[in-house]
Amino acid sequence: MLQLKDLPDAIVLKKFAERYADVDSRSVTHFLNILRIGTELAESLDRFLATHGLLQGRWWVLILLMREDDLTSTPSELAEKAGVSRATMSGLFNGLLRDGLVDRQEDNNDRRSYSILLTAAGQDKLDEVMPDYYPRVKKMMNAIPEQQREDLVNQLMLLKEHSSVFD
Amino acid sequence: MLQLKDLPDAIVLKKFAERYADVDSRSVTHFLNILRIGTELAESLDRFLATHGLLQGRWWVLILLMREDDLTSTPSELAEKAGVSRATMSGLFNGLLRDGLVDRQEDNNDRRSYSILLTAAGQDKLDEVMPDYYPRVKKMMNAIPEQQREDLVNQLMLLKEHSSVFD
DNA sequence: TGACAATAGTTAGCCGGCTAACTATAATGG
DNA sequence: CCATTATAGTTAGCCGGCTAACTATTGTCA
Repeated sequence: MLQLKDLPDAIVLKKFAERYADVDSRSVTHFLNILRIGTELAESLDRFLATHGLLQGRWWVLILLMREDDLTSTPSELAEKAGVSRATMSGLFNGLLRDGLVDRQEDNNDRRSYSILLTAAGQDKLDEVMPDYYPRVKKMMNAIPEQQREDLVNQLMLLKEHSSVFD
Repeated sequence: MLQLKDLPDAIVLKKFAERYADVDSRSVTHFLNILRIGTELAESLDRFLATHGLLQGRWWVLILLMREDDLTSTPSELAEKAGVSRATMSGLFNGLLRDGLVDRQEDNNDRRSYSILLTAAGQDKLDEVMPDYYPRVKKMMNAIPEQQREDLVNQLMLLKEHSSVFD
């Protein structure tokens, strides 16, 4: 996430380079551009989901449930797969339950636990969103030829592996 | 951005392709990977800033102030440049003011307004963080040769231009 | 078996986004 | 000159992240 709109230009970077050693203008510019563009792509997706009355968090929960053969999973499992804390998943579940997109099924073997089930309404919501989503992704990604896309992702992976420099 | 950890594999995508037409596995995979890696790079930066007791929002405010010759700007200007609402900037300002990193100067010509000033303590904080930040960025970006980095950013720009498919 | 540890989920409280509605002040123009 | 409009900033309330502390239940093992 990079909200910053006013990315540093050559003049600003030169000014900072006067005070701080080791300012490599190009690497800073490239880094910030990558973060900024990633943010903008994600914002486009968010706006798209919003037109269907969804936000990313809830949408992914529905998708994770649809992946399951019995359309069912537990809060803990969903939290891990969705990459959020169990506390956050509690909140997401309550919202989806209120909207009737998921339901709650008690676990008779473990009374601490329960299952979250994708309802027919939840499936309907996905059947509304997904056929709209996939063609758009395809269209956007087709802006770049297949092989170059592969290279692009591989180079981003390489950067990610080096992001340990921030540790 | 994209919190999802459990990205769809070929099996999942095949399953979804049975229900929905137009699922292009590779484009979906590439798209999600780009968002996911962007998120992880941003998280690395956040963790780094956290070791210096900062978060992105506040850090960028300090940097935007340091860019100004008089180390001064208004809440509205900062909000626009930082890419947040004026309401959010109110909150960021209050936090920074509490920590003594910025100060408030009334505007004698316009009593609705005031200026935010980077204090010596704020400058000290930047003098602590930036000499630690720049070399790390340089090191990370050096994972990819200059020319390929240029291409990488250009292709991301191309994707961004096509993100209007989500409108 | 009974104490302790581990696990599942929730709650409380913080943070930083947002919009909408508000106060105060300034600018405009009939 | 005064009414209207525009602008600057704050507040309130919502959202969805987080951690830490909590309840309830289950599992372990001496």
